[in-house]
Amino acid sequence: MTNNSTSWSKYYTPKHVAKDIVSMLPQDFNPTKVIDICAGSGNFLDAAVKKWNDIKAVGIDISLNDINKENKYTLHQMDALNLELLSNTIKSNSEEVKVVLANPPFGKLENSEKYLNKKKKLNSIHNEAVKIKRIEALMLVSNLKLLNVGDYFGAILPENFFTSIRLANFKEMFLNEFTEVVIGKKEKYFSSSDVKTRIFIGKYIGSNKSIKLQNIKSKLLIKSNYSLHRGIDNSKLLSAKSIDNIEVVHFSNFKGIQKLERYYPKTKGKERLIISKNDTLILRVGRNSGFSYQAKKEYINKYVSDYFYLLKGIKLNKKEHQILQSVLIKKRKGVATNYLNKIDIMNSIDIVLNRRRYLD
DNA sequence: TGAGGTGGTGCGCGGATTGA
DNA sequence: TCAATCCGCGCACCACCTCA
Repeated sequence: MTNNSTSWSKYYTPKHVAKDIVSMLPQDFNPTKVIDICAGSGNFLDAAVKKWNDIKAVGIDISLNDINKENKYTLHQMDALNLELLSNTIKSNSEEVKVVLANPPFGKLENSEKYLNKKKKLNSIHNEAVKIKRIEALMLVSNLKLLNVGDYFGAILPENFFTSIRLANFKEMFLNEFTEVVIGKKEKYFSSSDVKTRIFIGKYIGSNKSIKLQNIKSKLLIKSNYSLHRGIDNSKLLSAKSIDNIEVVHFSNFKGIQKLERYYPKTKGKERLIISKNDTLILRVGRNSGFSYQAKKEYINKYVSDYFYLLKGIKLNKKEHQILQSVLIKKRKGVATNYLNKIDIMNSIDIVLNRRRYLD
């Protein structure tokens, strides 16, 4: 869904996934129309037509180069993020029972504000989608626009939709529009990518309650007797050794083998990022994110890099390290790269500490 | 020689905080 | 008060390596 539409083609919905999603819809649901506004190669439409022979199929995409024109689908080449154009193209008809299917593009969307229609009364979920600048969020808003109460929506959504803090408010608003929600397991559906996704299915009910958006960051203010710090930004690390510099523990290897020589100037105010005895290093990002271990002797009095969160103020025993690690690994987030955020790590530490209190 | 596997990232963005 | 700086988030990643 860009000018360079071929770049998205590797993310076309695999046939078997389209079939799975269609088969996950209730057996007694018999739609008269299927719409896919990110039609791509048309696999969703094919799967729907195969299941419901008489269904009317409508496909929209910014490029219709890869869809089989021999099928008698109604096709529109257009930018589905343009809500006004979308509503003018797909007229709402209360007689129809619809299933709307989508494998939206994922990614950052610059200039998302251009999709706001300032003439109309501002729609809060649309505003939120524009604010977070994610193309999948705006595409979901476009999909919502097509739904009437009782219709079903099925989609492949990126993992961050379900786990990211930045998208949390949007997710809450979106889920509020549905009932009978089914969320699939985390899967890599696209062989050419590391991207992790989940299937979403829901029955549209429309939003009728106002949502109180939570200030998620306020959770960071939880008082505790430990402190957790992210290490020094990797891009600011120096390769050259000098008398004024302190060595930085900088690697991404769960065995704890220090591999990269990096340094950082001794800086007032950064003392919290210097490793002490009994501190715990938690790998923040990458395949090994979630691995944690007690600071080795050779790390002491060195800085810690951006690969880690440094846990200070409590000493964990071997068993507690194991528990912390297994909890952290389950909390990994990320579309294409695993990572952990501070809230997740703090929650995981709390689990370990609660266990300690219980045993005491 | 290229596809799939494995180990490892640099940095832009935007909100929060600092300090002039 | 507001510009500068800090800091946390998160990447439809990125760059090798291995092996058929």
